[in-house]
Amino acid sequence: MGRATESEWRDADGKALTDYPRPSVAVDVAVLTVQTGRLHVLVVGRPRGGLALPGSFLRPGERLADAAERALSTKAGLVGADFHQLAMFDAPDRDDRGWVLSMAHGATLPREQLPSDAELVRLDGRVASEPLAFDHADMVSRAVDDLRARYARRVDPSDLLPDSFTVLELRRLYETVFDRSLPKDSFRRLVIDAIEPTGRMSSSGAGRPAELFRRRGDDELPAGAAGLLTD
Amino acid sequence: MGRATESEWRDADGKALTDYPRPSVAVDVAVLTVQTGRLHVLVVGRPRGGLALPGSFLRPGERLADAAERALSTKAGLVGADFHQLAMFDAPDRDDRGWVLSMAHGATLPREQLPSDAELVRLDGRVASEPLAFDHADMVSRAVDDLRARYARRVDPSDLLPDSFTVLELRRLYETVFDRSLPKDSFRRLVIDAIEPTGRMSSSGAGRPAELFRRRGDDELPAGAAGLLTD
DNA sequence: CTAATAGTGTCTTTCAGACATTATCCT
DNA sequence: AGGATAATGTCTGAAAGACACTATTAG
Repeated sequence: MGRATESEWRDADGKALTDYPRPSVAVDVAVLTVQTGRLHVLVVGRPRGGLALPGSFLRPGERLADAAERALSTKAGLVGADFHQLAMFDAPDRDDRGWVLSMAHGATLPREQLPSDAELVRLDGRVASEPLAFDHADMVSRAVDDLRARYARRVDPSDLLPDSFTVLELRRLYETVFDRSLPKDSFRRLVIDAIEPTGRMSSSGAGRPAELFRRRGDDELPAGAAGLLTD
Repeated sequence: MGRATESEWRDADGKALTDYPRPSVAVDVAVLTVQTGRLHVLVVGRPRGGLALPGSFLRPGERLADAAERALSTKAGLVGADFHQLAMFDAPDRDDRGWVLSMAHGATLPREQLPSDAELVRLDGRVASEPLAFDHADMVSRAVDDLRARYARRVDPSDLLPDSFTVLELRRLYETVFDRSLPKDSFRRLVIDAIEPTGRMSSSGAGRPAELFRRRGDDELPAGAAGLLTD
């Protein structure tokens, strides 16, 4: 809806549409991270027990992404995540406090940027390994779908890896995100043109040192990458 | 947000969160169709001139998809479209009547199911060829993205073609949706295993009659299809 | 017959996938 | 040297893309 004349404010009965009761609008955020080679989602304990995604009500004039950021900083001390809208959950009875719509958001952060005492729930594939309150489990699955779609298009767009990384580290990350093993050489050929050598070498333990690469912000993965990854 | 204790209804100042002013929530719908080999979007004229997507305010207890359907039946006499959430447009100043969030939806219908006097705006690629009110042009582009993503996964999931169709008709449809020409033989090989022969033949004018196929609801296109189509 | 369109066979190139080989570190 | 891991080269099979060829209709 854009701007409109007064007439558009009234329905067929002449009732002003803004006189109808309005819903409360909330945001919930599924913060995904990688720990010990598995995807995890950040949750918060609920007062009466049980687990839920961090969330908040939208305040007057606030944007959804700002409410999501505020929810994360208030409930988990996090800043600097980038949020992606997933879907609006709108079942009228989803919240017994009344009519509350919730915009689900996905965000992704490396484990180090989460508080060390953050409560994490492991994911098996795209589903949480523990029950979450209400429709939050669906939100988590949607967040994984979104994460995979973004990682199929670009190389580590959410900076889960540090600035420089080896191809092996990148492949392990992708195996975690897509929950499948990826062939070493095909994967290298897939990504090699979308990353940039730093010239430096990794000084990990034994064996030949691996070359360190950095992301190349602009470059997209080839269009057929989705096939390789999601096959 | 799920159910919560009373404490979660109050913010740090003890103010009840439901006492905050709430936004109006609207839905807008980008109905896409194919006419003369081009994508078009259904628009409605605005009282003071200009074009906009059909939309409506959300009524108490109503679901977003129901509001979208109501908007379409009221403003364009349409029923039976399936709606897909695209994104919530939430700029606080996007509507000068006040604080109005709008959930953009995409829908797709064959031209025959639209009123013959429906106002259609042609698309050039993913952008409308005429200016639309406010953020509605962005909504249209998102609708095209969504349409392409769905058509890359399944064969004509929105039933733009009739129950039975030839491979040529299907290819012309895909060329329209993806706005690029597709090789005749590669396209046939891509889709042939995801459609079902009816045994009947098309009796179009000259030349060898083409076999008629039908959709096979369950079957997905191969994962690499996105590469072929969006290359 | 010719014109027109549908459908298939074939060749080349590309690339995934598997495997082997070489390269470069460590102890 | 020997072990370990990185990186690359090679082969095969599958599939895209281009092209030509065959098949089947109308007139």
